[in-house]
Amino acid sequence: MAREPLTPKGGAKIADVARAAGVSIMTVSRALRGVEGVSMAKRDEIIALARELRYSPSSLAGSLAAAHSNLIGVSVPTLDDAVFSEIFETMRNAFLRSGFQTVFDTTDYATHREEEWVERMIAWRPAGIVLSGVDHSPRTKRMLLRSSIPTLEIWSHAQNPIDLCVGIDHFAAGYEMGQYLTGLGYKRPAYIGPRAVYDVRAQQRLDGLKSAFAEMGCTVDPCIRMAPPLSFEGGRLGMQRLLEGTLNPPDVCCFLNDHMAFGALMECEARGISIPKDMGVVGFNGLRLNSVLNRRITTTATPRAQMGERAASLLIAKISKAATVNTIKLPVKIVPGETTRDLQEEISP
Amino acid sequence: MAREPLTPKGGAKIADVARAAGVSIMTVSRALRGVEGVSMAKRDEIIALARELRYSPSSLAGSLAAAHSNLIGVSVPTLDDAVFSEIFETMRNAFLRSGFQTVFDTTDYATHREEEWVERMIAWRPAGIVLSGVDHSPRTKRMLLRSSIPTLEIWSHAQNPIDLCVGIDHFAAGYEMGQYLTGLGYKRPAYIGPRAVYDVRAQQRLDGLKSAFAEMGCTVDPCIRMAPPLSFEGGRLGMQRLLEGTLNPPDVCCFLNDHMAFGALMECEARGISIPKDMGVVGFNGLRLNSVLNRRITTTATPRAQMGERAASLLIAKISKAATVNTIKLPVKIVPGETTRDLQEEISP
DNA sequence: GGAATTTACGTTAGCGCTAACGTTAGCGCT
DNA sequence: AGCGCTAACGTTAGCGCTAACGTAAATTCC
Repeated sequence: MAREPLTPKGGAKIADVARAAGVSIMTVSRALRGVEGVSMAKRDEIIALARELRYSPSSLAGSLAAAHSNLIGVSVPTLDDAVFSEIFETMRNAFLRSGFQTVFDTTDYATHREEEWVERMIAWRPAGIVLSGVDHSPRTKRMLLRSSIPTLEIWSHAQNPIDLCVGIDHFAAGYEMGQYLTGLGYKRPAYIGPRAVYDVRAQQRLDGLKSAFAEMGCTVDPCIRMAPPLSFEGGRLGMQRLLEGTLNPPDVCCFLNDHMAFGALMECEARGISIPKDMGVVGFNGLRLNSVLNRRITTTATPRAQMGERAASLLIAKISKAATVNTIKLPVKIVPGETTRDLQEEISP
Repeated sequence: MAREPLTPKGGAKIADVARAAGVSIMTVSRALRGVEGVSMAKRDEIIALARELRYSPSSLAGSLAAAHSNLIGVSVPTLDDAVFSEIFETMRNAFLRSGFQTVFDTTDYATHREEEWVERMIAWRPAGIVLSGVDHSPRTKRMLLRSSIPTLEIWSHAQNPIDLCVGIDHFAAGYEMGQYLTGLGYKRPAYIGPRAVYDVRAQQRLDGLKSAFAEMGCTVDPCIRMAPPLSFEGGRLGMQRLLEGTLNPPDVCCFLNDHMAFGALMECEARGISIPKDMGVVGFNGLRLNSVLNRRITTTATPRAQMGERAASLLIAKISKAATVNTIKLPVKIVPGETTRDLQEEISP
């Protein structure tokens, strides 16, 4: 391949600006970066000249020479789930405000994809890296640790994170919901969600749920494990399977998320099963969808925006070597809905 | 700031691998990149050695020296809308298969944010750039044009794109829906969507819709313009405004998207308004949500996955200077639902 | 069997920029 | 005048890597 200069159409380099301004390239570099050591007059002149010459700085060369970049890599399992798009959006804004550029990818819950992404990302020498969840391949952890790049795990709370961690305690969230449901008198819970290996956080919540029910001598059964995509259709399909697989349906059914719970509601509606009279339905996350339903799903609200905000602050603090803590655990909140018993009694006179 | 080497913890450089292997750095470079000119035996030896030394190549240095990077920048207005997350996901996968790394950002439908992003992106000298929609600031266009970076506009079909374009004809989509609705006998349509400046594509669809109705002597009125977020709640709120603002409700109401239409359905249900008997409800996009509803929304299905796939192929072709066309227009499909008249007659005997 | 290739390397010269450390002029102070 | 000090520059030496062009040996070809 012919070697053409990297700057498009042989565009202006810093040296061209320097020549035009009659100063050294260092003065131009300082002026354009806003670094002190240039008189105001010269600075403005250089900036105007650079614009005139349509000079576009090369982040490639700049980062290489400066030995650091302003990139922050963020990986999330999927964008399908509104949870991650909300967290991501908050973080991205926070990073931008601090002058960092976010580079982003999805991993489809596959640790090997995450591993490949981390490897590619490290090659760009980012200022920081954000991973979702706390289940990563050993090699991912090793690479990150050795790289000495500030790393933050978000969404789950980890006891011993790679570096930093901001998240919720999924076991506790499941446990709290379990207590709430047993408090309402439910005794035969079912669960519809993903396979354990697929989504470790979901499994932790299920474990918490089981634990709470176990204290009342109840087991969560059946636990139906679905293949992705775990959204509306998955919930509807799961409910179909549940109802067709048993003569003795549960008194409450918990789902991976609100979307699945909604799909299940539709299936129940079609079959003439009355919610919550015949069965309770419980989601997770407290998504937007819920706020427009005429019969709201009982769910657990997760502090997604707050999580993104806190995570960004913490990572930035670490990058500037000012971090005071390593982990932040955020609380979740049970949101009573109209798909479990209690409120039903209140609203039907 | 002290100047530490960029490679983390003074990690191995290509020279270290070369020294260990007893070859020149060029041989290492060739071996690791899979470029020919290295014997199989030596290649394997070098790769093993690099792994042993935990050598991590610097994309910064590599791209700078090679005068091109494997980055592709993608910007979408929002991730809130499943439309864009689907398109993005397909493209990302396609790019990855061809060895490109996707860098991504959201612009919140703000052209100035897009402009800033393009400027930052160009500084990284990416192999290609993907923008959503065809409404960009003059400066954005100028920068892109001058940069000579292959640029692709996705989602809308443009008559004269900056460079490449893959999308649907939004005016035609609106027009087709208009014809479909007039064919069903609707005469007093309303519309609930965003402000025109906010989302140009939506405005084009509305124009198409108006045009079709105009042919039958009907006007689309009222047109209710909402502020974001234009999702479930927006639809519900819009329907509230519509119903409270008139004594003579429309016979059919079209929405920006399926989510809004769904929110409106909930509002109607709460008010005892029967859909489609009292009013038709029409969405746009054919999202997943629709497939689980017991009464499906009439909508227009957009070929999102196909769009992402075709867009990626076209951009890659252009990058390797093998592009044969500049624009691809994809068809949309009206999806009859149960929220407009026709099917209702079929299903109720 | 000797010239013409081909294969497998090595050497050289940067890519475009910045950290670190000069250098110079100007200023206040004694 | 002579000293220290600072603001405003310039010079030097890379950052870590690759394109392009060597060069020597192995192979091919008529």
